[in-house]
Amino acid sequence: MARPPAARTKVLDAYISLLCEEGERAATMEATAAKAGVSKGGLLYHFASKEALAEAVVALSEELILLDLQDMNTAEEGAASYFIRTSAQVDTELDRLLLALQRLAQSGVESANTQLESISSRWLEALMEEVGDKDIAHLIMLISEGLYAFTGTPGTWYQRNFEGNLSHLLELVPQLKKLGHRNQ
Amino acid sequence: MARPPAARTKVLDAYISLLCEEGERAATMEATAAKAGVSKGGLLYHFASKEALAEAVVALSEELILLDLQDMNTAEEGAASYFIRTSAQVDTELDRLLLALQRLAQSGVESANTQLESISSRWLEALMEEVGDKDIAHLIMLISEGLYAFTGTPGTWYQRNFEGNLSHLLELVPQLKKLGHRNQ
DNA sequence: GTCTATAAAAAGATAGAC
DNA sequence: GTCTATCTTTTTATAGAC
Repeated sequence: MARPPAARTKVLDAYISLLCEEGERAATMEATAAKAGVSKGGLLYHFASKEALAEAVVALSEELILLDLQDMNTAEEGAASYFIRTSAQVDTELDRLLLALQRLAQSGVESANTQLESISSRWLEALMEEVGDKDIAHLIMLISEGLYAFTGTPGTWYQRNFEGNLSHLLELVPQLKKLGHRNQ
Repeated sequence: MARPPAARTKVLDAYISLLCEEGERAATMEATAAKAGVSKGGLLYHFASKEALAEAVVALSEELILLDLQDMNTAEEGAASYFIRTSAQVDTELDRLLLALQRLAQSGVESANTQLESISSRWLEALMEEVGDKDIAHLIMLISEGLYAFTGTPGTWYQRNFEGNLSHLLELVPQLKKLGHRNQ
């Protein structure tokens, strides 16, 4: 797969968009094909089954998470701040993939669930390396997951109530780290 | 509806269980009827359509959230601690309902999304009353949402990594509140 | 109130033309 | 590589017996 065909990429992207924006139930092969601008037959040439589409999402997420972990581990602001800040981003390729993975996992796709757990493990590992304290790493994982859950929702309640509050949250991070050192 | 028929209750409960344990896609009318031990026809007498089932979930969640808000506002440990502690509970009727609501919202059921936003607003209001500081209320909402997202997953990654860590988390709450007062 | 039988639509997948 | 046509299964919903 040196350079996947353009049509294949377009189909996969359409599938991910449908998963994120309308949910797993709406992400049918027919709807995906239509959104990608190909026929059902055309789609099935690249992805022989629905399962193949889901597996492609898992595989793509792995490519992107490897790049993200590199950035996280070398971020000047520190892994924790990087992690919280990027958890609130909704327009990145990685965040789309993570949301798609979550939708698949909740629909019973076992490999998506496994991949999400694997990703969480690697994040936790990177956080522990920076903050040392398990309780604080736990806290930061929860904050990130919360941000992720809220901003991943199509609704605007979160934006209405906490727009612009992210910078305040990030200012609290050094203080949270201090709490951890006090605990040790 | 002074006392809903037993069969109706059993059907609704089966639907909620399927939503939580196997996802929205698996929660078909046929599967729901089978799990409730009635026929499709029997189910359709109580719920004329799939939409009627979803609306019943929303209505039941409203009953339970009113009771929970009362408990939260009068909890001796304080609203924030109560809120975080109960967010990690997975076996209560309310938490099942909230998970079911989330699954419906993610499947495009608009009223479920509206209800979730309404619930978040009322929680935030109760938290603000106790902690005063918006950033800290924000932080606590995120922690709770994170707990909720992690523990609502059928997977065991969270349990493996953070089993027994909840008490440490709760011990941090007073310190978080202090951070808020420092900010004012 | 609950059942069986059945219709109507949607979804996943195959076959073969181009 | 992409399309149309078709088949099978699943899902939602209706009709009417009991």
